[in-house]
Amino acid sequence: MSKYKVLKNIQKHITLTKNEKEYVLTLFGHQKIEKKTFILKQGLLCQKLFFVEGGSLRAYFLDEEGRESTIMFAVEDWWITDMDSFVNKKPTLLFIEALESCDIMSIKHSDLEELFIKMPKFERFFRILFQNAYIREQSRALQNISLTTKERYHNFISNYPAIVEKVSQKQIASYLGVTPEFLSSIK
Amino acid sequence: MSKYKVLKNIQKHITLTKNEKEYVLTLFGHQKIEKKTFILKQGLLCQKLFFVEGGSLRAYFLDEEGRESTIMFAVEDWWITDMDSFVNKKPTLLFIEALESCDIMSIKHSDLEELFIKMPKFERFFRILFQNAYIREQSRALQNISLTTKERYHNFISNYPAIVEKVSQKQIASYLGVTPEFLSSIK
DNA sequence: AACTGCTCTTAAACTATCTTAATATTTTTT
DNA sequence: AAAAAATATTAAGATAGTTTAAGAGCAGTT
Repeated sequence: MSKYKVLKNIQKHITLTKNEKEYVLTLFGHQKIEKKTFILKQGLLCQKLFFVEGGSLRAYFLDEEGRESTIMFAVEDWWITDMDSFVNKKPTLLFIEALESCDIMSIKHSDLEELFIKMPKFERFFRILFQNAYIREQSRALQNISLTTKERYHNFISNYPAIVEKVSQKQIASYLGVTPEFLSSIK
Repeated sequence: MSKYKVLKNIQKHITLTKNEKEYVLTLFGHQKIEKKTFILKQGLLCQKLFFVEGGSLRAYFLDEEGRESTIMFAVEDWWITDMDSFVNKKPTLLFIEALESCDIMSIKHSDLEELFIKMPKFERFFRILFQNAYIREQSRALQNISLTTKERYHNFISNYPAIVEKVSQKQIASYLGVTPEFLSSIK
């Protein structure tokens, strides 16, 4: 029985033997980070895929005028990275910052490729992971273009109560794409 | 050498032997549909994943007030379905309509599952497909919350020139989440 | 050729959202 | 515990986007 939640997360979709679990863990690194530190900064190449064992993080875009747009939050048991930078090896536009102190597992791109080759069932695991991620993002895009800010705010707090507990209203506003002042006014 | 583009599309990411191609084709149906006909209607269960051999389609949400929000367009060589309905077997919110007469390949959910079991390399194919779809949708979500309508319009026409040729401005407006009148005014 | 329906454009009045700024409240640092 | 910094609220004036309506341009019928 491993102490790492990442193995349990993986076993939501595929099964692993004891030996397989041990092998998988050799490819992941474990890391603790402090609140307000970054695991990714705009301009760099995103080298790792992260899994949150504990704590919470936020991925956001910072534009020239200093405006932040939050792309995603990640709490315990979630995966996070800049997938476009990680997969396509292009400089990232994002910052990923710890909202509190975190326990993080991470895997390098080359080790993930090795995993796909040595254990093809991981193709299935990530197929399902990306399938769900795609469905969520498509739903977000639909809500962005079809609902009012008020409706989107209420959907957010009812869909992601675990996130709402950990983040500021300013950050929720930046996820919804409105100013904190406006979000405050519609409550 | 098959006449079906779907096999060439699949071979962008995995390789197939002659026998494998033949087997794959036994699981796909081929269908021609007329302009303005539907392959999916709001309220139904989405039973199939579609691939566009030729022609173009549009997936949109229609709300109670009669407003349309376009979720995606699909042109030749694209895959389209309501993934949430297809995967999670829930009633769809979407219509998918042919913008012109189309040649369509489709696979039922149970046959796709068979394909995953008999030919696990399809897990890899769809892992990559969903990975790219997720990256695109995340980028769309970021643009929706961080850019002006004018910027999003120009990004759209430069990113999807093949789509722009086939669709009306009204439909582009519904993809961007603004009224046709406003889109007309910013040009 | 006339009719119908649909798209596109323009404009005026209205509503949603932003900007700025001031104040209050909460959180973090010392 | 006090001081400093960040967040939240409120309000006034500005900008972005919608609504409604009317007319012009096209494509498909009849």
